[in-house]
Order: sequence, then C-alpha cells, then structure tokens
Amino acid sequence: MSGLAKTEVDLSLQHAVLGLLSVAPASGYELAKHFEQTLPRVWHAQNPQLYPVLSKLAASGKIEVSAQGPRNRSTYALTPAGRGELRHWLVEVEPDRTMRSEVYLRAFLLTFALSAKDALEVLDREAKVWQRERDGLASFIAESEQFVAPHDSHMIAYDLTLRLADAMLGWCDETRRRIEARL
Amino acid sequence: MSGLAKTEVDLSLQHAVLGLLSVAPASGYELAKHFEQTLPRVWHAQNPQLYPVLSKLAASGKIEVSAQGPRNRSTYALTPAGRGELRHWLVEVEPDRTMRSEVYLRAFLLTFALSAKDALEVLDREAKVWQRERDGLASFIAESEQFVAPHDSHMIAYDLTLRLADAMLGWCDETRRRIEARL
DNA sequence: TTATTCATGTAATGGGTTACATGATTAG
DNA sequence: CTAATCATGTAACCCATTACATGAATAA
Repeated sequence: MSGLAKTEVDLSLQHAVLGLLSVAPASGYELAKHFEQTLPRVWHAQNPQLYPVLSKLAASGKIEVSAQGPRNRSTYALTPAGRGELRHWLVEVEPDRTMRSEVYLRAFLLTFALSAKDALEVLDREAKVWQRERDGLASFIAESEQFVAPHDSHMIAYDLTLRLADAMLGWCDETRRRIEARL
Repeated sequence: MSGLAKTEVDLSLQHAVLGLLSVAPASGYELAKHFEQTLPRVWHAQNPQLYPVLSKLAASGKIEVSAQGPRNRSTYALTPAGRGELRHWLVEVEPDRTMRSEVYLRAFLLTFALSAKDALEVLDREAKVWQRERDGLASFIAESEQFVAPHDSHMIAYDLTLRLADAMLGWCDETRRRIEARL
C-alpha cells in the first residue's frame, strides 16, 4: 500500500500536514498558523512550503478541498486514503530519531566553550525563557482541565511540551549547581 | 565584531563545528563521527556538508589546520578569532528556538490520529527505545563518575540527554495511563 | 478610506541528503 | 593479498527560507 512518492523518501512535512488535518480540516493559511503557534518546538514549517505540499497531497488523493471560503480560501480535509497513509506512517514506518535543535546544541556547548561567569549568565537567561513558557502552558492546561478530560488528545499533546520544558528547566538548575561547585 | 557571512544569516552548522572544535581539535572525518555518535539527538550533520564548511571557516580565519596526518588527514583547531565568534554566538545572539523533530511530531499526532489500540502499541515500542537509550546513558554516566567530577562539561552534556530521555519516558507512561482511562 | 488581516502564491537562494568517486592505510 | 576502515571530496537533487507579489475582506 501507498507511500507518498515513487522514491521511498521520508517526507515528514507531508505527514505533519496529514496529521494536522486529522485534527481538523484547515486551509494553507491556517496550517501555517498552527505550525507557527502550536508546533514551533515540534516541527517548524512556513507558508511558502505548505501550498506546494497541499497541491501534491491533493493530486495523490490523500486530501481534498472540503470547502471554499471568501478570499480564494480552500479548506482541505483528509480522505480515507490520507487517513490510511497517516496511520501507516505512524504505526509501521520506523521513526527518524535524529534532531536539529539549536536550543539543545547551545546547551550542549555551553560549558565547553564558555567561562563559568558567561555560562551562568546564559543559563539564567535560558531558564527564564523556559520558566515563562512552562508557566504559561501550565496555567493554560489548568484552565482547560475544567472543560476537557485529561485523556483528551490536546491535553496529551500539551503534556509533552510541558515535560520537555520541565526537562530543560531541571537541567538549567542542576547545571547552575554544578558550575557553582567548580568555583 | 564579525559574524560569519556578509548576509546576517544564522548558520548554526558553522557554530556547531566551532563548538565541537572548542572541545578538541579534529578532522572532518572525526567531526562527522561526533555528529553521528554523540549529537544525533541534538544537531544532525553528515560528511559531505562538513568539508565545505571547514574550508569556509578556515578561509575566514576562524579555524586553522593544526596537524596533518596519514591519508591526507587535516586536523583543524579553533583560532582565537574562532573562539571569539563562538563566544559571541553563545552569549550575544538570540537563539532560534524552533525545532524539527520527527519524534516529537509523532508523539504530538499519536492520539489524534490513532485508535487507542494502535496508540498503545506505538507508545510501548517508543517507550522501549527510550528506556534502552536512557539505561545505556545512565550506566555510562555512572561508570564515568568514578573518573571525572560531575561538574565536568561532558557530564553536564550527558545530563541534558538523560533528562530529555526521561521526559519522553515520563510522557509515554502518563499517556498510557490516560489512554487506558478512556476505555 | 486607509490600514490591517486574510489568503494564496512565485522566484531566488541557500542548506541538506543521497549517491558516487577516489585512493591511502591498517588489520587479518 | 584482501577486506575493512580512514579520509576527503563532487554532483545532482530535494527541501527550506527569504523576499517579493497580488489582491480580497474586514475593522477603524
């Protein structure tokens, strides 16, 4: 069954799009906003990439235009074939576990390349950023839990982001302690 | 001071290379192995990318050939200018916090796109992978701690990888519980 | 009516991946 | 002597980013 291209490439962006459309039908413009607002720490993709991908997916029958709106707006929805491809990819295709994260890279290099003083300064700045992100997400989750159950898919997804932020915060904290132990 | 190109692009790979060279001088071949073996969850980069980058960095005086070996081998080392550029980037340049991780993407989509049964199966497979990685790293850290202090830079870097693996494991566990609560 | 947001795109450029090429050195 | 590993690269292709273009709808 299927595959998205002749050559067996991975093409995660196409699957990311199928995945977002499995949550709800959306236009290219809305997808771009989802990538920017809810997925920037997961899968980064912008506007000019998306339209060609949507055309390809439509051409191969994985998605279809489910509604036309004002300003030339086309809302796309998954077809059964698209849903099948998404399931196939999630269940049967071995994940590519490589990553490319500037945040992790900087954390990794921090203590090799910087003096204790510089490292502590950068560490504190980073910790603040992650703390703000963590707090924002935590209170959003707390509010949402009044309306949706914790086993709701959105809650499960937020939980992942929260745990990754916590991991970074824990590391910042522990690293501060280790660097201070050097002095 | 400086910057790596005329146009103010980010060019993290060049900084990743400067960072690895700040740990120890290395050849292109050795750098490729470091990226593959110690950084695959941080910054992915391969062989054919590295040689042009090394030439560019050498041309701009950020690194220099510090030793020639057998088989045409050139070992590169940071110059003071390279060390300065690396510090500048780590301390003064605002990080790009976007990521592109297929692992996170799959986790994010898992419960939206799959049945409880499929989701639990995938979740268990993932948990096993992360558990193996976590255990391997944890015992490596335990061994190493007999020889190096916990404030050693290598230990600090390993600690980050360990915490990220723990975050994934915690999420797998919690998500399993949440999905079972649905049934 | 003017500015903003919505909405879809194209073109040029740059970065990343795959496949391939070449040959030296070392281990068995 | 043969296979594996070390070591450096090139070429073609694909993917991603930036800048730009266009125009419709809505809010002030």
